[in-house]
Formats: sequence, structure tokens, C-alpha cells
Amino acid sequence: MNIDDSKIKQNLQELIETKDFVQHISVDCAIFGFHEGILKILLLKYHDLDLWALPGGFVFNDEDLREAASRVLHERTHLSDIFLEQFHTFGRISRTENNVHRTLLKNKNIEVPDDHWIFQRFITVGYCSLIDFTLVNTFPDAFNESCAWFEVTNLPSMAFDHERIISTGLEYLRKNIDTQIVASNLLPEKFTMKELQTVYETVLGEKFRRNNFQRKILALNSLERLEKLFDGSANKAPYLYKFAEKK
Amino acid sequence: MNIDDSKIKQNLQELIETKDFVQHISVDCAIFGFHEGILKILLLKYHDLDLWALPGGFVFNDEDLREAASRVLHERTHLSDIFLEQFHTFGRISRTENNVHRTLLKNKNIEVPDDHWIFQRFITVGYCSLIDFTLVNTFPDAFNESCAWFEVTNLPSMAFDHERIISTGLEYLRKNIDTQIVASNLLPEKFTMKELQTVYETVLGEKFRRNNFQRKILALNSLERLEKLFDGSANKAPYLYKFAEKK
DNA sequence: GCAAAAGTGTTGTTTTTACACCCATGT
DNA sequence: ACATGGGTGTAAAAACAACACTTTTGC
Repeated sequence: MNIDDSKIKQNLQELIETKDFVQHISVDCAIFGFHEGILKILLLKYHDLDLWALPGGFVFNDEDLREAASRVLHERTHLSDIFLEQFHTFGRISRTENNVHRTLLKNKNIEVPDDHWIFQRFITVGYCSLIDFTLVNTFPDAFNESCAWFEVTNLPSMAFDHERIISTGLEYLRKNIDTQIVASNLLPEKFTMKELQTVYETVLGEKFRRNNFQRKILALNSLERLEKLFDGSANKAPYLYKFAEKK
Repeated sequence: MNIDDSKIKQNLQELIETKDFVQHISVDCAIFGFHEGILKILLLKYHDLDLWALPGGFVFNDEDLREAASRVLHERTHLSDIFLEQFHTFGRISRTENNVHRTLLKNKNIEVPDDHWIFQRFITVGYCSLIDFTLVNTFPDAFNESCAWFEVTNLPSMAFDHERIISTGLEYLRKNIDTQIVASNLLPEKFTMKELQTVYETVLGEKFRRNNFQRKILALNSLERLEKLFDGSANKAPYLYKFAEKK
């Protein structure tokens, strides 16, 4: 899972030399996924540093902010057509007053003048999404050596103000769970009520009663009941559902 | 209400020559107030243009984004200690692809090179607030010749994407009305239930039943009942309330 | 037939809504 | 006393929660 050092250095060099980013602006993506009933978040680890960060990046002069978020997400996860929602913008001066980038570049022996744009103050716009854990194909790049999913309740040491960004993002996700789940590729096209319930329980961190949950969800009138699913188990076959087209 | 032309020109010149703004970033404030049961928004009119805009401005290198919003608001309304809440960031390229600033400067015969920062792309962070209509003391400045309150349902022609910013801000305000009203200086220290109800009805644009409204609000447990108000009218005196301290 | 899991029903409680009534107040 | 507007009570309706029962499935 390692790419060789010269390649990293070359990528970093290219990034540093890029001149067509909008200065002072970045986007960060809080990508939530879940696996075995546990809500996790996708983080990247910086080269040679014991620091993790959200997948983020810069905005090109000729792209919309939203496009930038999509592109960055694609670069890191190889996922496209992901429903991303902006949740907050973080603009304290102190948030980039540290030496993360400086140390990183120094470690790779890359000479960058002190007044380079990457050392300037950055205001970052947070986007979040809930996606299917298994679809993500992470890989290292110029900045980051490894990617991993972490339980949201058990984060490693984070760069910048990313811990705060995550908690704000999670709060947003929970408030907007309905929209997010419909838009996520988290469930297959057809799914059972139990699967849907597990997603809700994982994201919200609480249990529901099977029957009341079903009633509540069906009352939203956003599901369409399909055929039954026979999976060979010795019990009544559950119905499959799909999300109904928006009206 | 007009300041003389040379003063305007001088102010504009100073703004243009300012070098310590964070580039590409601005803040815009959607300030809602109400008067005679009508929800209004504070807008500024550009000099010599038939275009209105939200009170907005730029962010200094050494100030937090939130501070910038407060400062800008203060500059325009002379209000301080106003509770401002960030609601969305607007980052389409096309949003500043127009000639508002260019035309404005040209009208005042101010020479500015084409590559000046003010003509660059701007990403703006929207803040909103609900305030007491009568406390605002608006006045013209370098950019704007006049200030006025407009009904949110009847806006004049707006600069940039400010119409969209207003509708997004209004949506946010309505969703968060409880917090906003407590924080606004909209009601006097002591107020009657009827006054509070009028504010809710104005902001949300719907009517409530007197008694049910009272129950609902009191159930929130955020009001403290005080003495009765005798205003000389021939009916039962209503209680006064104040917002209880947060627990 | 049986265990397992899904679907549906039922009952009690809480919350919301609509309506009614009574109370205080100045003329 | 009475009109006016404010406080409180209450009954119907709706929403929600907890529990029970029935149905389907493969062995």
C-alpha cells in the first residue's frame, strides 16, 4: 500500500507548483460509512507524521465550490456521483496556525518559500456524506500515506481543527438522516426494513422497536414495497423495499 | 441622507487600496427585522446603480470569520453584540461574474487595474440575524448610498446571488426561530405572550391559536412569568414574561 | 410441529388541536 | 353591568409507545 518516495515527492512538487487554486479556500469532506453496525469516518494519515486528517483539498479557479468537493472526494475514494452536502464553514485564524504542511514538506526535503500560498491562512468549507463502506477504494497520494476508517467515538490525533469539523458534521448528519440515507449508496437498490433500521440505529446511535420503526418509516410515504426476499432461512420472508421517486 | 461625492470617492479609494483582506472571501449578513407585523430584510443600494445588496464586506487577515461578520454588521447598522449565525457558504464561480464593482468604480472615475483583487472571484459566507427593527441606525458609506428595509416577499433587483442568499437565510431563520428570537433584541426585556406570538407569526408566516400557542411555548420551559401588565385597557391584564437563564 | 423472524393488531399514554368557559379590567 | 381580551379547562383527535398475537418459512 506504499508508493515510493520519489513518486510522492513528485506529486507534492506538482501540487506546490499549482497556480490555479483559489487562495485561502479549501474544502474538507466528512465521509461517514458503516460496517458491522458501527458508524465510521474516513481519515487519511499524513506522510511521516502521526496525524490524521479529513480528505480535503483546494478549489480550482474555474470550478464551483461544490464541484471542488466532489472532485476531492473522487480523488480520494474513487467514488463519483456522491451526494455531498455542505454543513458549515470554519474560519478561525488559528485553525491553520500550525506547521503541518511545513513539517510535511521539510520531511520530504522540498524547498518552499515562506510566503508560499500553502502556508497562508485557510478557510475551509465542510461537506459531508454517508456512503457505502465497501464501495470505497482508498489509496495513498502525495500528501497521505494511508487511509482508514475510524469509529467516530474513537478518533486518532487529528490535524488542524478536523476533530471539530467531524463533530459538527456528525451533528448535521444526524439531523438530516432521512435525506442522507435516501441519497447515500448505502443500501442496495432493494433492501429490507431490517437493513434500513440498522442504518438508522447506527447513525443515530439508538435502538428502535421493530414494529414501531416500520410504521414510522412507512408513514413517511417514501418507500415502495416490492416482492418478498427468500434467503433460505427458516422464517417468514421479509418484503423488499425501494425508495420511491420523489414527487 | 447623502454624503458628498468626494467623501465617497475617498472612502472607495481607501477600500480599494486596502491590502490586508483575505482574498476571495467575503461575508454577507441577512439581517431580518420586523415592523408592524411584517418581516423585513435590511438592504443597501449601490451608488448610482439600481441594484440592492446585503450588508457585506471583506475579512481581515487577522480576524476570525465570525468576527468579520460582526464587524461588517456593526459598520452598517451601528449595532454591536448581535447574535449572528452562519447559515451557508455560496461558492459558484458565476456568482461574482458580473460588473457590479467595475461599474461602480467607473461611475466614480476611480482607476483600478483589471487584476485588482476586488474583481476576482469571491466566495461568500452567509450570516443571519433577527433584530429589533427600530434599533438600527443605517447610514450610507463608500459603496452604498442608502439603506432600507424591504418585505422579504417583495425584493428589489438584487446584486450578485443575494436573492438566493436571502431565501436560504430565511429558511434557516425559520428552522431556528426559537434560538434566534431569544438571542434577538427583538422583544423588550419583559414582554407579553401576545407580543411573542406576533413575532412567531411574522417570522413563520402563519397564525396560531392564542391558547395553544401559550401552552406550547410554556412547555419549552424557557420563559419566566413575571408580574402583570396594566396598560389601562378594559380587560384582564396579561402577564409579563422574560427569557429564563439558560440551564 | 417447531423455532425464528416478519407482519399486523390492540391498547394505553402522551401530544396536539379545537372549542368552551371563566376571570380580571376600565368605562 | 358589560364588553374586551387573557387565562385555564376539557374533550376529541392524532401521534406515539409498548406489548401481544398471528403468519410465513425451512428444517
